[in-house]
Amino acid sequence: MFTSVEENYLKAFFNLSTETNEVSINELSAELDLKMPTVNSMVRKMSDKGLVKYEKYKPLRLTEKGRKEAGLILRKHRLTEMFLVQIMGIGWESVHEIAEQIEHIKSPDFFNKMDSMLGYPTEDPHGSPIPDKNGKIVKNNYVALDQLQEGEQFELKSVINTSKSFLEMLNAKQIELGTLFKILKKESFDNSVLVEYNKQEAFLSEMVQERLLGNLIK
Amino acid sequence: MFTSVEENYLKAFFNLSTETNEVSINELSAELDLKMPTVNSMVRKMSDKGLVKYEKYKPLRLTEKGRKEAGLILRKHRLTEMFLVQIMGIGWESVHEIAEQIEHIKSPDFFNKMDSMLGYPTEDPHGSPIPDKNGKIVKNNYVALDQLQEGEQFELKSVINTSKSFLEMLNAKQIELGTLFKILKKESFDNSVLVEYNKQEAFLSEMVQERLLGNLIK
DNA sequence: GTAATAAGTTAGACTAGTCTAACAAATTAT
DNA sequence: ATAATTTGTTAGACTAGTCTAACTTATTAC
Repeated sequence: MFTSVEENYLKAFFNLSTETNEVSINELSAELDLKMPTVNSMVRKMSDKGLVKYEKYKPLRLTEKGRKEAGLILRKHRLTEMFLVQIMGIGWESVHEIAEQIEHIKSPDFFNKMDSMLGYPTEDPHGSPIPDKNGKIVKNNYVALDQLQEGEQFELKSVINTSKSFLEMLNAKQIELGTLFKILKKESFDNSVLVEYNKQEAFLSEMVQERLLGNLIK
Repeated sequence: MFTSVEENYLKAFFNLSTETNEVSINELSAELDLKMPTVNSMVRKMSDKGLVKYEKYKPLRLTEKGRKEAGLILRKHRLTEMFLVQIMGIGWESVHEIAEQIEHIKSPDFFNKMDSMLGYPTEDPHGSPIPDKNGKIVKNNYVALDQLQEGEQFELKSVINTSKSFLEMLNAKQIELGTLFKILKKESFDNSVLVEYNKQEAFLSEMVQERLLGNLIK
C-alpha cells in the first residue's frame, strides 16, 4: 500500500501537528532529517496519492485519508512498544528504535495478535495514547511538571521524549510512570526544582520537567 | 551492514546450495524471481563486498563471510517463525511471510530475547534446523516419505515447503510434525500412497511425499 | 563437429528517494 | 518601505535496484 518512506513522512506529520494541523516543509525537513527539496518532492507525490493537501508556498495539511493512515502507523508503533516491554521484557529506553522498524511490517494478523495478547491497551509504555483501529487518537490532557508550584504533588503518567538517553537518565533516578512527586523547592532563577519521591530527592532541570507529564494531586 | 536486498540474495544462495555449494545466476534468478541481468549486476556488487566469489561464466559460490551472513539471516528467519508460533500462537502456515519481513530487523537484543524466551530452540516450526550464533547450521538427515515401502512406518519430523497452500492442506488432513504414518499401499504407476495415521487414512501424491521428511520406524 | 538451445553478459533505460546549487517568494527587522 | 533573512521551489545529478534488447559463451542434441 504505502512505502516505509511514505509512512515515515506520515508519522512526522502526526508528530508535528498542533491545533491547526498545519505543518511546514521546513519543519518536516527538520523532523525527518532530510533536505527541503527532498521533502518538497515527496509531499507533492503524497499529494497526488491523496494523503496530503499541497499548494505552493502554503502550509501543508494531511487529508482525512492521510490522517487515518498516520494514525494506523502510530498505532502499530505504540502497540509494538507495548509488546516489547510487556511481553518480551525489553526496557522502555530501548523499544523506540526497534518499533521504528517493526511498525512497517505488513501483516494485520501480527498486530492483531499483539493487541489481544496485551489485552487491547490504550497507552504505550511511555504513557502515550495508542490510536484505535480507525487511526483515531484520544489526546490525554496531562500537565507538565514545570507548571507546578512549591508544595504541590504530582503523579507521573507520561513522558514526552522517548530517546534512549533521556529514559536512561530516568532509570538511573528510579523515576517511572506512576511515580509520585512533591515539589520541595523551585528555583526562580532557572526554574529547576528539588523534588521528593519514593523517599529520595532529586534536582530536575526545566528541560526535564517539560518532558514529564501527569496529574496534579490535590 | 547489509541491505534487505543483499540479505535476500544471501538467503537464496543458502536455499540453493547443495554439496558443491555452487549456484548459477539462472538458479538465483528463478529463486528470487528477478531477471538474470539484475542478478548478474547484484552478485558482482556482492563480490566487491566479499560475500560472493564471482568469475565470468563460472558457477557462483558464497565466501566464508557470505556463508556466515546467510546463516545469520536464516537464523533470524527461523527464530522468528518459532516465536510467532510458540509465543504468539500464529499458525505454521502463516509465519513464513511475516518472518520474511522481520528477519531484516536490525536489533540483536530483539532476537536474543526471542531466543531466550523460546529456550534456545534448534529447530523451527517446520522442523528445519536453526543456525547457531555463528551462522553454522547442522543438517538433519531425515528421509522423505516417498522412499518408504508398503508396510513401513514413518514419523514426520520436518516439511520442506513452507508455502501457505501446502501447509493448509496438511492442516486440513490433520498432519503435523510428530505424526506417525504407516504405508498401507503404494501405487507403482504414479508412486502415490495410501497411508494410515491417527486412525485415519489419506492418499498422498508423490509431490507431497517428497516434501515430508522424517524417520523410518523399525 | 556443427547446429540449436540455454545461460551469461553488456549496454542502456527507468523508478524511488535522496542531494546540491541557484533562484523566487514570503516574512521579519529596521 | 525597503533590506535582510528565512522558507520554498526548480533544475539537474546521483545511487540502489530493477528492467529490456542485443550480443556472447557454454552446453546439448543430432
